[in-house]
Amino acid sequence: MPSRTFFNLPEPKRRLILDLAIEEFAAHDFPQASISRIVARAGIAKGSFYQYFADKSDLYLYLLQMAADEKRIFLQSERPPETHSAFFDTLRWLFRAGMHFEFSNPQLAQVAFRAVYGHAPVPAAVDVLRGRPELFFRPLVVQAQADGEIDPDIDPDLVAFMLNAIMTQLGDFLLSRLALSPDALLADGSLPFDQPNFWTLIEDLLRILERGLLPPQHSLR
Amino acid sequence: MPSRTFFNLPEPKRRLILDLAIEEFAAHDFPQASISRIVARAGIAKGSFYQYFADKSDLYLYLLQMAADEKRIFLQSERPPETHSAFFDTLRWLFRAGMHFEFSNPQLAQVAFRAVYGHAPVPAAVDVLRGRPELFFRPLVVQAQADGEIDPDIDPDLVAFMLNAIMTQLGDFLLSRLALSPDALLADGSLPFDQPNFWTLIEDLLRILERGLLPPQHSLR
Amino acid sequence: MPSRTFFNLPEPKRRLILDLAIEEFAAHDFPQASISRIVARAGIAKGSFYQYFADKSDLYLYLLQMAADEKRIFLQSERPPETHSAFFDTLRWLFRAGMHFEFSNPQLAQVAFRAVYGHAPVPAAVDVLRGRPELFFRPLVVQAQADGEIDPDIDPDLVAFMLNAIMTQLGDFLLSRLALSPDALLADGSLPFDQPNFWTLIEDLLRILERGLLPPQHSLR
Amino acid sequence: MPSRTFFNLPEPKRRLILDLAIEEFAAHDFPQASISRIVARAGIAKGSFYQYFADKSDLYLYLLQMAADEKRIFLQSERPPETHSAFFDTLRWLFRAGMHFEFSNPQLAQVAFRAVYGHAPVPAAVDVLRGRPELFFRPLVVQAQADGEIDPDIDPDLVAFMLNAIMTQLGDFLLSRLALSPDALLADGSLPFDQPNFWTLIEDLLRILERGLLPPQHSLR
DNA sequence: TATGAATGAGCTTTCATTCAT
DNA sequence: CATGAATGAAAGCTCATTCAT
Repeated sequence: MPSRTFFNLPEPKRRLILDLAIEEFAAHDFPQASISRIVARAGIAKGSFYQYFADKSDLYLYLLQMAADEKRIFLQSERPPETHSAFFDTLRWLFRAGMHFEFSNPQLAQVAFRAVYGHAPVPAAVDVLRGRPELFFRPLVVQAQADGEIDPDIDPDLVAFMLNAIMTQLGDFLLSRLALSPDALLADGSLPFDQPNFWTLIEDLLRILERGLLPPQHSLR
Repeated sequence: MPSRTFFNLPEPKRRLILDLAIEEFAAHDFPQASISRIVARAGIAKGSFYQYFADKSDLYLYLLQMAADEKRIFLQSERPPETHSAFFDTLRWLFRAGMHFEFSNPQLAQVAFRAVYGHAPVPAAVDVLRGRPELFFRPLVVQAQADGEIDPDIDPDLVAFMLNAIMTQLGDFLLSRLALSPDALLADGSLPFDQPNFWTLIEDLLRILERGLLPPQHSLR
Repeated sequence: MPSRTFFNLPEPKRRLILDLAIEEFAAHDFPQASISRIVARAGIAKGSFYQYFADKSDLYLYLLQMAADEKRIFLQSERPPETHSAFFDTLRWLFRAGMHFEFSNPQLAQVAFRAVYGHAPVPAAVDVLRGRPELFFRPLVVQAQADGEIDPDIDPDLVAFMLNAIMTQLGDFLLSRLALSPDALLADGSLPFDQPNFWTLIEDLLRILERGLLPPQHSLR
Repeated sequence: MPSRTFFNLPEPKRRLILDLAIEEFAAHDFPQASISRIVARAGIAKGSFYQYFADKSDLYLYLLQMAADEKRIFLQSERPPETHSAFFDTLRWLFRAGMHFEFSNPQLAQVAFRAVYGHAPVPAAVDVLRGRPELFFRPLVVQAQADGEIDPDIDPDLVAFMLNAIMTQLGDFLLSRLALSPDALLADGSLPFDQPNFWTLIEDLLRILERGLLPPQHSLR
């Protein structure tokens, strides 16, 4: 946890340090990320950094916590009304909220992505953010099976795994599929949500999943 | 490419160096992987290492090449006879061969995984392993759509992405689902293929995908 | 350029580092000069050195700059009044100023000498010290020919070459001729200017050159 | 001294090793010169090298000895008949012989030049080849003064120094003055002696020296 | 006599972290 | 509370030399 000193900092200075730190950890895995580079760009003294944060990990874990908090905010946003299936509507909303998080905070999302896939040597890191599907998706799946929305013969862990694997990499796929570069997004601050195919691709994805997971006797649409 | 000197080494010594190198690059991304650590554990002089390999990249690229070769061997293994769908049979075989590769060589597979997902600074690395789904899966999907095995209205890139996302993380899932630890596998050299649920889970996964991707008028089984 | 940190150092420490660096680069060409040796003798940490200088070249170029500055100071010292020839008076003054520089700073002069004759791999080095006679001596010679002080039939490049060759090695000659050892000079800090023959030898040298270069019809003295 | 083994080598092999060694030491100062590079290019084993030469210095000293021998051969070649002055005719012949040596063996001459100006750390090297003017030129000058060809009031050591300084660097000057690149000379094996100005420049140089050194009452030409 | 694998001290450079001011 | 100088372990890599075969 950052020290009280850090939180007492004037807002712009605190913000600057955080933004540069996010940039650094978005661009490099934990071991490559350089404190020296951050303080140099922020124009603060090396010593000052260590008055704000206990060490490199302290800052890193704080960023991951920020990412988790930010994501939770999106996931707790207003849920649209139900259409025909509690589960798949939830899934649709999860995918949408996830993408909103990822593209509203691409760098922070990238920090989190690295934490999960970089197999960072800071063990606490993964605990903070790893999208452990058995904790998050599994209960939803089990409920959906009870409600007859998902074939009850399927292993719920398998479904949770599939959904997590897809969701984790969905942002990168949409970016490449829509031929958008992350740098361009950062530069002009534009968001990809209005791209013609953006939501269509997500709907297609949902339809595939729905068809695949429905109980056999069902016929979709 | 390693030097002739390296290939002239007595087999146990060569094998020891390679195994330690694989361990090192399985445990750390390229920049963190330490030549010093490898030579210290192998009990050879630093200078000797540089008689075997031109530099760190040389060793790394060689390991990736090994991984690619190893994987290719599994992929060229006997294909089971076709049952009812060229595409999904191919997919089944891909999943099985992929898992065979991954569990027969978990550390080497991990090196390869890092190369693709670790945003490695050695650009040639990715070329060796071509983890890019649009190159590998997409043609298969397009063919399957032409053959009426996959709904032609679905974006083939979307399907390629899904399959890749799932396949990439499948090994980890199976490991955790079957409650096996990677270390245990390494230690006793046992393989998870005989676990009661191993192949069943893969079959379930395939069924979900098949249902989800089939053209609408089809009814599976 | 050294960092601000370096210039903020307490004078004796900064001086010590510079002196040891000069010794090192006076004794070895650029590639042989050892940072490790300098920091060991200076009793500072390796890391500290790299807070003062960006790298080895940074230190080296700084020393060359120091040499060039030092030399310029001597060359801008009071010029004695003209006696009978603008050119040969200039030459006399150049030789004297050159010797003053060389014997006041024998080690620094040696660093510069190496930069010019050591075929140093740092290209910027030579630019700093412009030991190229065609740039320095030639214009003076051309002017002297126009003024009738030097035989206009002589190739000015040939004269510039002669003067440069002689001046470059003059210090060494005077030292050996006066039976002085460089080490002794360094040790007791004495300067050879008061030696009985020092200035006489330079005057003799000038007379030879003057006779040799005058237009034929002239008769010297 | 190289071992008997080396001298028993088949001529072409011995020659190849020597030529490559000369190239290496012509291109790099002693510490930079690389045995590894030589043996690699010669296609011989590292161990073989150390059967021929005791160490790096052994080879180096042998090359310097070769250079000294080669130069001596040129200097002992037929002397042209005397014209008007024993001393200046001798000087003319020395310059010509020196240039013949330098351009017939540019690489070997370059090795020798480095030995003198590179302040090599192998002390024996300098003894072999340093153009110690007081040993070589001084007796000639003293004799010329006795014969009335040189002003007897001039310090003979001063004259010896001048001549040596000029001769040492004369080759480089002629090359640059005639706009010839050393590489081009090596490549096509051509020699610069036929260049229109080559001998003219040497004659001009001699005339300057003669005028400068003649006893005052003399008038040249 | 030829080989070439093995050696290890040495190099420059980086970086998170500490601490006196 | 801010500063920035000092640290030293660790990194990748080079190279002359030795020695068993």
